[in-house]
Amino acid sequence: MTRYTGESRMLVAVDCIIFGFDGTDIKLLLIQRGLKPEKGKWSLMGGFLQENESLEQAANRVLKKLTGLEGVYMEQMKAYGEPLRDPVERVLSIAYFALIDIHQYEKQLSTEYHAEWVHIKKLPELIFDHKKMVENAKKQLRYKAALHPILFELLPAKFTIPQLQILYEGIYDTTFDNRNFSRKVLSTELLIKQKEKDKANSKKGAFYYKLDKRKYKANFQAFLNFIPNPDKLLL
Amino acid sequence: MTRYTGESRMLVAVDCIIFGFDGTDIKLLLIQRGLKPEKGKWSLMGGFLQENESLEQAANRVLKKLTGLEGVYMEQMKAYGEPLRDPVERVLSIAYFALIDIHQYEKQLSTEYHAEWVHIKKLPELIFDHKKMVENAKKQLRYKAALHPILFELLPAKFTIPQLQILYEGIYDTTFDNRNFSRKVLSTELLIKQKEKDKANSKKGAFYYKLDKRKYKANFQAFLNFIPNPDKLLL
DNA sequence: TCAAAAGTGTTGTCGCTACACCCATGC
DNA sequence: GCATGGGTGTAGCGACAACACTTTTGA
Repeated sequence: MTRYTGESRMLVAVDCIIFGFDGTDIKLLLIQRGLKPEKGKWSLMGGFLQENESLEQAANRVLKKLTGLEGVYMEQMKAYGEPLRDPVERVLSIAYFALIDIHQYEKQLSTEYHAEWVHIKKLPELIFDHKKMVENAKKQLRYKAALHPILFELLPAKFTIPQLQILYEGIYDTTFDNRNFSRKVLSTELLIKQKEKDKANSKKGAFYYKLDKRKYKANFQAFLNFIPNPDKLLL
Repeated sequence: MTRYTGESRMLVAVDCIIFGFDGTDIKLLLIQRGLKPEKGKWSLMGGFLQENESLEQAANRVLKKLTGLEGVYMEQMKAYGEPLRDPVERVLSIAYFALIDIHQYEKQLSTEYHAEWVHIKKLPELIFDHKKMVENAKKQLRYKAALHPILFELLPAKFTIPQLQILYEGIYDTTFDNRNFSRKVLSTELLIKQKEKDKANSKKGAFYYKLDKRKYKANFQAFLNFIPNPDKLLL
């Protein structure tokens, strides 16, 4: 026996929802689609699953092709399979979301794809069901970040607590008490205080911290309850 | 333009991890595979995605074909795409997990598939990567049930708090203080007390409760924190 | 009357929010 | 010295785990 008979085969794609944080705003990396149809319209970066690669490999390949980055935090989100989601022919899409340190990739935007970082609250129209994918990704990111120390992936290796707070406030579209926030974050003991301060944003300056990689990996699955009143914030 | 060119198409399947609870044990509904290869070996129920159906439709079709049930709680879990996961040819599988009230479907096990309810801790060897799917499903169920009132889906319309507790204890493979458990559950205000008692398990008898469907739907996304020390329990 | 499960009451602890207040520095 | 963020101290409240104790009923 060599193949299953009487069943229909279809294309499979991976699409990447790529989040970045520039210190102020949360952004998504979008491209202008190079293929017909909808050529030139805004789209998530994606690609077809090749014959000998796994889904994870495909997602990483697609991300690397656009950004040049490897070893980025990525997570499989959801499969989208409406029969008519792509008007050309049936394409099943597996969506991944990625969190990248925008400073590692801000300038050298591949001109090949006309990629741009777009403010998450000012997204253009997107092709196919990509808008829905983005909405699901935002929701999942909020959900996950309420419980797990995932947002560090968006920051550079050295960062300050106020920077981290701005990031969390952006994700949850709210404000937190800075005094309680810093205490809560420090109480996780995931951060290692550095000697230097960042004086860009205040006269006193805020100490830099680095992530304790070992503890981060060990405690990743723990429920950390970063966010006050998660019930209310998560819709 | 009618099709994308130069890309490879493949089969897509859905596989269902079907959980049930018989009042004492948590079980999985497995079948004995009817197709070659691995014919006769234990497997999850699955089926190929048809040309004009969505993933959800396919999952529901597969579930109905085996159990006759519709409107069952189902959730998309994860896509599995290792190139060689099926030795016959490349098949991408989207796994769904389902929670069903075992009493609605215990006797009329379809002889067509040689289906059986198998104790979750005594699973046989499974074909392909189905073992991994089951493990992921267990983990996701634990995770989700720690925060959301999802396990009611496994119980009949009327149930007692001690029954619910046995279910939770089975899921988390631990024991809870019955006094605190009942208070915690009742504090959610999701349950409506009935007049009758279940006297099968004690002389005093335990009151039956029904789920307040309206509140259940409204509060489903809230973080309910059903479980003490979720950190420690979830691995 | 006693065994056994169901369920209520109570207490101490812990973690959280809210907010007063101090700190370091550039101007 | 004063404005501006950064950060610590503290008090009150609420949630929760632990566990004593009462209730109900069959045998």
